[in-house]
Amino acid sequence: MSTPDKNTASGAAQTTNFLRNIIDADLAADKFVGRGWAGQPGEGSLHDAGSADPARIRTRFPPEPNGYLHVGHAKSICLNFGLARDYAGVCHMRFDDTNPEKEDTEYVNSIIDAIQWMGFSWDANNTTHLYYASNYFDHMFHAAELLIERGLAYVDQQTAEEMRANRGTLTEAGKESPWRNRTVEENLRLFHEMRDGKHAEGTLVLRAKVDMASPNINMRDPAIYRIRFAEHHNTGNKWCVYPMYTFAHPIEDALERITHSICTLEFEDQRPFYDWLLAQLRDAGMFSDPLPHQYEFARLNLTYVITSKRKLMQLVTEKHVDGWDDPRMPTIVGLRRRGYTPTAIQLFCERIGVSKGDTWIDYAILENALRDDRDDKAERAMAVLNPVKLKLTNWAEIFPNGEQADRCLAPRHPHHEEMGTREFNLTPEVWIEREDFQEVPEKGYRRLYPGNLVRLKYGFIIKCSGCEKDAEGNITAVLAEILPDSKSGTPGSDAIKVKGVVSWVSVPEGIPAEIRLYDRLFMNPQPDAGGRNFLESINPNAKKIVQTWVEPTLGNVAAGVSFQFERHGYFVTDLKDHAAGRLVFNRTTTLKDSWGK
RNA sequence: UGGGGUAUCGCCAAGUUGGUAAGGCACUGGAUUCUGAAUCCAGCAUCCGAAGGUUCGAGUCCUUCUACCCCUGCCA
Repeated sequence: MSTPDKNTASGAAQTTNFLRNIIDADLAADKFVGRGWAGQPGEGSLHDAGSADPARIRTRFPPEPNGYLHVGHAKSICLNFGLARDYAGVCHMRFDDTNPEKEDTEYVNSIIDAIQWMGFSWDANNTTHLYYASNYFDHMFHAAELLIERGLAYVDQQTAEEMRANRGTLTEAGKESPWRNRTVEENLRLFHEMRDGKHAEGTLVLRAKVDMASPNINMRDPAIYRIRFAEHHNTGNKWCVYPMYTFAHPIEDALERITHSICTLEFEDQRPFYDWLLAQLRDAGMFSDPLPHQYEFARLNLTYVITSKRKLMQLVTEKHVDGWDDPRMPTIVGLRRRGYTPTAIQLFCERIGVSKGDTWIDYAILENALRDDRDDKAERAMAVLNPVKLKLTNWAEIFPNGEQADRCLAPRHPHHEEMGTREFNLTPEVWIEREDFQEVPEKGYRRLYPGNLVRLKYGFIIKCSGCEKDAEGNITAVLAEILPDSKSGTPGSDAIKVKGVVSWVSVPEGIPAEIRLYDRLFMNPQPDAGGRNFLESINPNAKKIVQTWVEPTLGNVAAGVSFQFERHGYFVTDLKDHAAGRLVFNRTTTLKDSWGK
């Protein structure tokens, strides 16, 4: 048996991964001992003058505020905040907002909400580690000047097309720009003019001077500053030059004294420039050792799910779904509205692990994480999804005094007595699932069919006697007789063993409810595989709405509360549309079913 | 021969300096069950992309090969 670990959502010992191994080795080598922290982001001298960093490691989650977070980001969030938590470190929340044309405050707020909802915090050691790359623009501009002064950057005035043509190809070296060898003075003058708005967008760009013949295209004098006359969500119109990711990100990490800068695989080729830049700026006196290091892991691929920002945006704008928080969407807000819990999402992230392999995770892992979380915690209730009436034909014989209701007691959770009980009445007519009756039973069927005994959960054992049909032959009611002395909880009620148990809702006492039956949004494991348009993979049955009945104890449930509808699955009251007097439940996921299907 | 990565059970994923394949999910039996759920017990890779080689011994070292992913934005 493994030792329970309170740090994991599963309570199980956690599998290690290559990042943990790296951190273990770094820590064992005392790599960060004596590392200063100024209490806020800053340049090397500031940190060196500060006290020893109380955080053993520093990671960061650096989204660009240009869209909503999705399940793929959840993996990164769990990774970065999880490592910081497990290693007594800190994870910085940082908005990587260096492109004013794409970013917006609306996204900033939604991202903050999503991460806090997931249960993570960037408050530590009396500091709120919430940062914006845009607050570092002065430092970045200064860094660019340092590069220029050291002959490591130049202002290029080639057109974008010329730059592309001279960059070379994957197999051919690039050509050096004719403007590559301007003097430091001219570069400085031009760069300042760029900042001062004296040049039009696209006319000048600042480039790092590295190696146009490098086999790594990212080292062929990457552009690091461009002119953009755009209003920035944070800095307004203060700037008209903005740093590129390539240049900005390493500086952001260094200013924040990040120890482990974790990103996805597609940035692997960028690491040489990351190291080059920081080494240059360290040599120029801007930063000091230990410098941050970049490590890359494989992004999440989830079957039946799409995580491309562009495609998610398309689903919303073309109204294939009802918004970013549609329960069919893999966004954090969508998952939340669907009924996924922070614990379930964290458990999912623990189970999928972290590696550098480009792999696909089964959608079922996500569903099972939710089931494993909710099974132990969600209160039980009964609901009927596809109702047909069941008439208890001998009611009057069982209740000769004319009672029209028989009180039933049910636990809120079968394994947690402390959660209490619920009460409702059995009545002569109840709603049951249409699927719980078969006039001619298929092999192995143990529910209602003529002559079979079944228990009405928390009520009596009944014996099916047949059904009623309309003129077209459709079944309009199922008929059954109550077996005396079989009431749940009474002495001798288990004298007769039955294999089938049927859930039900009283016809007169059931409460009307809208239940939204959600399924996976796409029909193909890889919606856009083989060049297929992902829209063609959309599952038209991913949302089905039924108007039906739920047990009367659910009358005053708040929004956002999840239940297990017994024998059906996990459901949650809708965050937007559920209200007193208008019950709306979303199906999060079904229960496992080793028989039907 | 552009560069950078990855290949371990159906799906993920651990595998210290080479010492004789963790775990999770799935699945299969059995027990249990007033949810065909959950729970419990048991089973589940003589084999680590392929082929050679080194070694007493290789998933771990060497050689060659194969497959797949990423890179030619003044996006991130």
